[in-house]
Amino acid sequence: MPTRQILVTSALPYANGPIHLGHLVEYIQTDIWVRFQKMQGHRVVYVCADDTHGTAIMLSARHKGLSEEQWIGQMSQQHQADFAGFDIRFDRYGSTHSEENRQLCEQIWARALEQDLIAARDVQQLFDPVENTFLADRFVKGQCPKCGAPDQAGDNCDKCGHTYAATDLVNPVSTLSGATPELRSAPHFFFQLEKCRPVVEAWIDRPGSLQSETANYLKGHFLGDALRDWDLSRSAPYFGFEIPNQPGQYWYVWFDAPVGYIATTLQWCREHQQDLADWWQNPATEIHHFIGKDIVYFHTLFWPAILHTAGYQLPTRVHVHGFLTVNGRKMSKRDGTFIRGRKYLDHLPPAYLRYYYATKLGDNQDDLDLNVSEFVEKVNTDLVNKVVNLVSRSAKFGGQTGLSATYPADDGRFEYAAAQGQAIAAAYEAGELSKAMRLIMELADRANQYVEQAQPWKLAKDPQQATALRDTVTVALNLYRQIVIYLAPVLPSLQQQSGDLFGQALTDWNLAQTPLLGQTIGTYTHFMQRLNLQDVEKMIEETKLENAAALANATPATADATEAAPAAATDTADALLAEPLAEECTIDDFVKVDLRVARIVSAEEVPEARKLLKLVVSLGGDQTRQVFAGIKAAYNPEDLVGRLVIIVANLKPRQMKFGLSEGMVCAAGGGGTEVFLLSPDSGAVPGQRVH
RNA sequence: GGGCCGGUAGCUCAGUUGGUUAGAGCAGGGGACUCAUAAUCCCUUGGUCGCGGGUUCGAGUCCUGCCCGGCCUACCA
Repeated sequence: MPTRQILVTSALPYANGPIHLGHLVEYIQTDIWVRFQKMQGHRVVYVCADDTHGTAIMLSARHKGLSEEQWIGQMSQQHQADFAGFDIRFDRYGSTHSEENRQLCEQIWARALEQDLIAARDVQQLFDPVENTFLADRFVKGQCPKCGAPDQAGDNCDKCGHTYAATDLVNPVSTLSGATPELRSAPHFFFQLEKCRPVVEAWIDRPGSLQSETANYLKGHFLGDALRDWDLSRSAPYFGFEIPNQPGQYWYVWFDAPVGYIATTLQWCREHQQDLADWWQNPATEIHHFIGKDIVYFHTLFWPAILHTAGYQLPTRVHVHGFLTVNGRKMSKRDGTFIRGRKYLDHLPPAYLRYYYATKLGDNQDDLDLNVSEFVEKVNTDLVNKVVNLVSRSAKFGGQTGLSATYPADDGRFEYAAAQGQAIAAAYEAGELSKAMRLIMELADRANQYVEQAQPWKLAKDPQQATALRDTVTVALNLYRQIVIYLAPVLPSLQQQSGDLFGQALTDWNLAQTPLLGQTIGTYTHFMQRLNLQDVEKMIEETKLENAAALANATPATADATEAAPAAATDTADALLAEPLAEECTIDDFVKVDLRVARIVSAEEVPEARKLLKLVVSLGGDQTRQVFAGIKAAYNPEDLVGRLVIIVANLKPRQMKFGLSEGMVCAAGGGGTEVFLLSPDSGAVPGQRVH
């Protein structure tokens, strides 16, 4: 097979949080594919980088009392240490906050301008006269223009769901200064994607670019209508690159993030005296992106359009994977299943996770479930009992006898496994890792059968049989060696250990075609330990405790060393930052809202509604109200009956799809499962007003 | 409400362009062995292929309706 030139990327992790087991699905999947391709002898460059721009990074840095550069510097170090811990080996790991990236963004921007793909439109935007800056939606609060709910963000109302422009807010307030914003016009820049439709459509239709479900998704959701312009600019304050000649205007993070793929390749090229054009403007170079299904939109519509505009090659294939679930459920802080990579590494070897993911991954976007007991079982059964057992049961004899000078008769077993190398390689190539693992385990079964039948332990007892023993060991160890070679993309640690034992680096796929002969065998010590369910449970339990502590806003006693600069033992500012204080109001304003103690007399699910419970609350006497509350994800109906809550009793009734809602139940929290009902101290009775 | 994907043995999944009695691994049951990390090997129980129609000589595989799950999107909070 001719040598291919392949550029591979994983999605850039956002420099605002640690790597967790969900991220690692992608990096492990990509790393396996890359290692496989390298073992084939192809020229492969695997790049990744931290995605460092955007409002969230700015806020985090501010919260930590650091500059953005300091903050993203810390995160980058953590990320790289975690990736290294999982044996994920990038050829270059960069940052979108690099000079190379800025220059490439400028070049690409210039090309887009030349081709008349950028539309400048003045957008009416709120301006903070105190801070002297335009306000992004998230820095404005005000009353919803539709339902009048206070404290709503600049893009949509979380009370009635109405979407609007920030300029539509009633009584808007800047959350930066508290000032009343002025309406000013600001220039915004839009990428006119529709003009690139032919290129994008052709690319999507080309067999190989995408998995069919991705192509279907794009056709169903976007290609049916005119492709909308994409707002590529953001006004200050924004952590990112300022647009040339447009002071105060920055590129939206999703513009410069994928350019980071190219910028990081450029850094690699400079480091290795290579030509960037050979990798990004060479039709013979394959470009493979590995991403999660959440960012398909950016990588399959805008990105090809931008690449085409800038004169770069379009991706050969975008490999989309699904999300990680743990024990069948979404990862959750409450369940302790939001496990950081570092936490995993504190407890368990990376090889186990790499292998487990491999057994679960195919070329599809299905979600992948990390089932803890299955994880333990697969690792023990497949890796320890089958694969490592082979070397474990043969190496002692092998150390005594060495390997025979010619390969003994083995009923065609070595030949069979050598031939299977093709099918296994095809599975790796296609991203069908689970299939590859199945095929390899079949070889391990066959090899164990051989040992069983050859009975080396009996031969070892008879000095007359020394040659037969050596031959048997030669077969067993060579069958093992083939398996290790095939597993090497997944288990580089085993590849290394076994290579040392054999005195031969097992870095080339084709080594599996030829037996190793006449070699002495090193001393074997266990390559892998069996895994206990308790070890995994302990990791989850620790995570749960830490998360619970974090959720309670106390600094956990077991605070993790990798967690950057934990605050003092006080509540964090996260909640306030997420939802800044509303405009000052008077006591007269407050008394307009009649808050009452109420008892929940019945609670039932609204089957058709995703978030709602239907509550009937009593205000005492025969006064009851029907209230719909968006707390389905956080509370079981049966747990609510009888409890006292605080309701807004004089809220104008609202006709909802499922019935009339005659009030509102007070709760704190960010929504979803993070909802915390207010309840009065004991002694309060239904009907009492809250003053 | 619309879209995409999935629903095959207790669990995780294979089932190639429709073709004979539907497969694997693990788990379960029985036996053998003792070199090996209570590992290995042999035998074995177990499935109305989500449900109903249809096309066909023949359907897990194609068409259609419905049910269930995941995700996306809209709406509703």
